[in-house]
Amino acid sequence: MVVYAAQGDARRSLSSLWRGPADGSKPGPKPGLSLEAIIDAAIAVADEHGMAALSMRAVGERLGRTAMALYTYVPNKAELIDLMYDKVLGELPGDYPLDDGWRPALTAWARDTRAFYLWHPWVLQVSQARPVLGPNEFRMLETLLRILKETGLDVQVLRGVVGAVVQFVRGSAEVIADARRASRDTGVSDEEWWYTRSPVLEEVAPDFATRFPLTTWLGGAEAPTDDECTPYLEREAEWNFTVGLDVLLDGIEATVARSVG
Amino acid sequence: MVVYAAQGDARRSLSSLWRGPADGSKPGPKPGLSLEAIIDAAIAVADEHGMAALSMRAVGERLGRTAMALYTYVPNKAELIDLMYDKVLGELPGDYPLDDGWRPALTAWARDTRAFYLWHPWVLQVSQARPVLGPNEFRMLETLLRILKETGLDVQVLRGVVGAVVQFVRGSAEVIADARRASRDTGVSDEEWWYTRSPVLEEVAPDFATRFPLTTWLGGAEAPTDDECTPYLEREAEWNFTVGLDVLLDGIEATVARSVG
DNA sequence: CTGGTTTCTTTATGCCGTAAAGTGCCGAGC
DNA sequence: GCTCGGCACTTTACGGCATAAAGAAACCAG
Repeated sequence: MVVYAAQGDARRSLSSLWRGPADGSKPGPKPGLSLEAIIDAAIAVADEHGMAALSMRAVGERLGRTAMALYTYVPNKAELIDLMYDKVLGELPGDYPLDDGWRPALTAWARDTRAFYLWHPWVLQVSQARPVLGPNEFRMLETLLRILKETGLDVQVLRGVVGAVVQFVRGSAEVIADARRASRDTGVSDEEWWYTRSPVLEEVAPDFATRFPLTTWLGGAEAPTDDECTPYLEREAEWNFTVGLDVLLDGIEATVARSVG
Repeated sequence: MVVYAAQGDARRSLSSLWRGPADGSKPGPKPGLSLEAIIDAAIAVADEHGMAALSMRAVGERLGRTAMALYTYVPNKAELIDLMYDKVLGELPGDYPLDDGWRPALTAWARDTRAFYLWHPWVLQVSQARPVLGPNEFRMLETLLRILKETGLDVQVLRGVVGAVVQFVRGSAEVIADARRASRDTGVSDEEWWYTRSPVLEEVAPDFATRFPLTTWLGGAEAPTDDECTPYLEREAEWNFTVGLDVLLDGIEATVARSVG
């Protein structure tokens, strides 16, 4: 038999997310778990071992239960992920002072959000397709809108700007998150990885420099930095983020100027 | 026994990607398959049924073989994906006229690249962590650099700009790809999805409009369009892409202007 | 005390990647 | 021309995954 996911499921999902009042006393044994505890355990698993290690078994084990015990509280894994996602978004700051205008506020927002993604990199692997519609997701959007409203841009344009900013921050974080994950999963650092591949590449593609002159040119330049500790790739990503963000903000400023003048 | 993935593996990967000369005559039965055929079959599976459906069994079946037959040609699934990735990148245009300057060329590049991602959405699910180092990946970068070099920007700044542009295009495509995937996997269109959730959301969060006034404000505005056929979400994504790209290009222009003046 | 509901466990199904071992083909060396 | 060994490919098997189905035990309302 096929159960069509519809009204019933949407109601269950949304009231889980917005945590309606708990039911009164019921028959049956006292619940040893709670939705909250399960979400926290799942977040802990994902934080510590990554999204790939997030299995119903792993979460159950962390709570001293079997995987199947979770299905009393949560209809399936996808919905558990939605709940994790919305809960963890609650860690984001909710307010940015606008005393010096939108630009410093937006810069701070971008930096904080990127840092958040790097703290919980699994969040980047949650599908962006259909918003989870949880309170913290809306709170995040509201925070960003409060800053961008200050630009005075038209609603339609603002939509596009929101998208561009979010995509930029997400993408920048994703590159680093992917790199860290690769280095953890394989046990090979980025430097080691490159030093074993680079000579082989030269050997297998001897005409590289003439075929790809600009790539060679770009590859020769290192990102400037005064920090020698953090690995090469992350220094570079940091620099790219700073430059890219400035370019993007310049673009917003230009758009604002044009829409006014 | 543990085999450390190092020199040997890197050499095999890279020479697969750059397709060194085939070996001479060998003992044993004639190969019924080829690396090329396997990569094509895998791409076909991913194009038709998505990355989630790409299994060694599925690829083997499409070629009339078992899953294990593939392991003669490819060491594992991850490397097959790398090969698919680099091969499919070959479909991207390699040259853009710069007669009218970099801006129209970059706009065309962004549109083509986004269209490419939507044609092969599984490409977006290939980790960005460590580049595959295949010829077509470099070709793609070279194409973008040829356009951006025209701005005359400093190498260091150019790095950041490349990142910002790539992230923006990727992210924009990802939103649509995710939406299409969700709608195919669940059999529920975006419109249906929203119409079942929207009333429940109002019910479960009755104070929504006062808690999230700006979100409500933004949600009220629809993206302008003259096209009534494509679904709502895609029309909106299209609009956001256009606006966002213009903002980003304005930013690059401003950066160029500043670096000159 | 009992019946029905609920929590949680057990068991089972059908996917996945891939290790290991087996089968038959075929070119190179005698 | 025969055999030996490497090669293409299949079969089988293992441990992992999400989750359906059914069972065991705890507990409240009557």
